Amino acid sequence: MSNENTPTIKNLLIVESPTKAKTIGKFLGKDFSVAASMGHIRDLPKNGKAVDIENGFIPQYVVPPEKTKVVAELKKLAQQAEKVWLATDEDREGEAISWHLTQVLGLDPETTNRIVFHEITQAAIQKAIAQPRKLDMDLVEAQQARRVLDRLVGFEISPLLWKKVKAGLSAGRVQSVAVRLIVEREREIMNFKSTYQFKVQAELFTENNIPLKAELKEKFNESSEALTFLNHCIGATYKVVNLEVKPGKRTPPAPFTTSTLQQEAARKLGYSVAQTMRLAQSLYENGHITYMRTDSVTLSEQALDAIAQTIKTNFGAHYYQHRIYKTKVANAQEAHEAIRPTDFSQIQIPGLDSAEQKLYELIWKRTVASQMADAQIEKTIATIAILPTNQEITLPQLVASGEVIKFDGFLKLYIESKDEDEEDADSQALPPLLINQILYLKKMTATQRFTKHPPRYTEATLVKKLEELGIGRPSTYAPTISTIQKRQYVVKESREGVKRAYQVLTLERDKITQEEKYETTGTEKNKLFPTDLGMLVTDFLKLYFADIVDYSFTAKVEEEFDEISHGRLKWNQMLKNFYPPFHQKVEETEQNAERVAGERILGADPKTGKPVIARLGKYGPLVQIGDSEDQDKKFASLLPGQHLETITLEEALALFELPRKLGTFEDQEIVASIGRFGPYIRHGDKFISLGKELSPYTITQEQAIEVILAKRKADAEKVIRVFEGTPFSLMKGRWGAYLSAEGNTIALPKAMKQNPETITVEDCQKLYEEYLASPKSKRKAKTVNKKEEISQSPSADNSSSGEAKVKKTKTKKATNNSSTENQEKKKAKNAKK
DNA sequence: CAGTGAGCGAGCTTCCGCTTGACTT
Repeated sequence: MSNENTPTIKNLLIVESPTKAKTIGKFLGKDFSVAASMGHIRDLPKNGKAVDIENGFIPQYVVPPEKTKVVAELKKLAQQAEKVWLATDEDREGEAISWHLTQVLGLDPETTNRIVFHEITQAAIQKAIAQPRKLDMDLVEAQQARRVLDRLVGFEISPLLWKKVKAGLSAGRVQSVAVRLIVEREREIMNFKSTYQFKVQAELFTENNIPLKAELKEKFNESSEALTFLNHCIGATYKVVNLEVKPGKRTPPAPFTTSTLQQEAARKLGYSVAQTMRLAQSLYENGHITYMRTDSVTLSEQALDAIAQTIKTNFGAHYYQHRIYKTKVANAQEAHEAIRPTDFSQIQIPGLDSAEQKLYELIWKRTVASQMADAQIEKTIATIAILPTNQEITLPQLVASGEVIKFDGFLKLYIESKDEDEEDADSQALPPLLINQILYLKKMTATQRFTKHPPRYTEATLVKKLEELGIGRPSTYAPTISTIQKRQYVVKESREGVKRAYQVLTLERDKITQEEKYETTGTEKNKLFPTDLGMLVTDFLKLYFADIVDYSFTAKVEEEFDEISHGRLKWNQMLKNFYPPFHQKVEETEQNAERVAGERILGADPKTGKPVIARLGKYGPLVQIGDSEDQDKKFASLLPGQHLETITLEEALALFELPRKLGTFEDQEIVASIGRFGPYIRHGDKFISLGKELSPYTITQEQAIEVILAKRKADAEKVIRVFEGTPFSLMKGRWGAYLSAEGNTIALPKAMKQNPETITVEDCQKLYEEYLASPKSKRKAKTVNKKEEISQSPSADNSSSGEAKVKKTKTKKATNNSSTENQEKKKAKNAKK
């Protein structure tokens, strides 16, 4: 019924991404109109009854409000079109999007053309259009099973957590396993016992004074053994007894997928996972790279040709080697290409900011290197005998290994970085050596080396692990990491290490010296730490839903989704098998599980004899002295790095030693404590936040004075101008100039912000008056109101805190009674059942 | 900003996967 004026469209082709639509539009002529669905267009309703469980798990779908506009647009286009082509991604989700499109646009799923391509090139698209197929309903149903399963799991377990742990929490097939990985790694670290060995290194040189380093094959457990060994080495002769030369090669890594890009950008550029994705999105939208959410390592023919050309012109033909990469990732769907530049002609792109440019360069190098020749390496291992003056003694041998790159190949362009758990042997170039050659000792050291605990996850190594387990998809890695932090299961933090002494024994010029050196150990930068909440929720889920948080749960259900997509299993049959036992467990847990607070009794307070208890409070982990019945119980929050399950009685008691008085400075007292916003020191009426380096429990008066002076200096540096004889000074802030008066900070109008030099005292006076009258000083008004309320209360004596306390104890009494009542009621309930 | 942590109880929270803007600060 289209209006005669509206031009009809011959062909409407629908893809998921608008950027893709634009590119494809250029490839196809005027006969084609290309539109984007912007991802899924329908979903289960956000709340309410989304799945009819009793009648075969039939899902109800709605167009979410943020999609109504796109859907309306597509409807309009579809009505005008003679023919519609569904060209969403070729994977489970893409097939489902196409099916939803048929439903919303009123198309016949039996006859509508469905086409797929894995690369956005003219040839690939024309080929796809020549070979349309029908919708694959088995694949659509596999997606539906995935969707419904995730909803059932997430929306049945999450409310249990609200009830048994804390409101607003969440659980799910992906996020709960991600948290579990971090929690279990932390427990490994807690249980890790560091041991040490003495490692011997020798610095030798040849007759011609060329130095080389060698290591002793054997390590010693105690310093006494190392000392004995070094003693035997005094005056010894060093002789090359064996030489082994082995050729080797290194091959380039595959082109980037989402996961490997995130990892490498974190290692080489220090980007967070979210940051990498933001930058890549921008590069993609501006046409510089292919799609950035992919699990495929494949390159298009066209890209391969361009890369070959690039290598041959820039490095020469002997640097080129054609390679085809295959994915090693479980559940890879490979709907797109690998992440690669769209144009290889330049590595610098004008108009990019420096962060984008760096990421682009990384992608460019990795992609080109993936088609370059192997690096040829020659590895030399020299065995060096130590011949002591006392010939009756035999000593272990030294080994010097060296590496020479004979042909650099892809290494000319790209070297992959390593994670901290992967050992990187330091390679040296060895001088030419001969068997029986004598070497001379400069120095030999035996150094005490401690074993390291397994590394904590970074965002990027967590993504790597999830991918290995087949959990999550390229489009969800970044959001998952953000969710588990938003729920406060996990925090991303840097923590200072501690100093540790280690022994070094040195033999030099026939003399042995022994010294103690210091190293910093345990320094962590941007690592994922579990919170107590994350640990308690993980323990809860492991106890009641072991199968769901099992590392192989996703892999198992993926096998069944595969069965569905091959037509060997009905989608709702799968759910019929899964759901009843799962739901039963949910109900049982709701009935039987205790509330989780992670409560531990640490012992008795030596001063009062009251019990000291650690548990999770409303605002986080705490310790309390005195049980719940105690009306004078005291509370203290745990410090960062402390955990409910490991805190000791001594540590807990130390938390109550606040606020600490640190004496006076310039006639005003200094106090250290912890407030709502973290640790601070107060000097007179001036508060200064303490950084992570200083703890209010250990800070000394001297350190506190340093902090005060440093703060004063920093404040002084911020001053642009002081109006003598007035309370006003102009300050330099993060966002420009601002006005400071009697402890108030006052924003400046834009014009003044830009030229603070022109401001007069009168301006200041006016601004300050406006400030005091404006609703911005509401906060002050609020505190005033509170005070008023208190003073108006009937038994008004002047001590407001005393009044508050009386009120508190009253309500406490009442609630204690009611809570015991409630408990009794509950018991009765359970008994009935 | 800087000394909370209980509990009453309405109405709310929550999953995974596919996509971008349209909004402040």
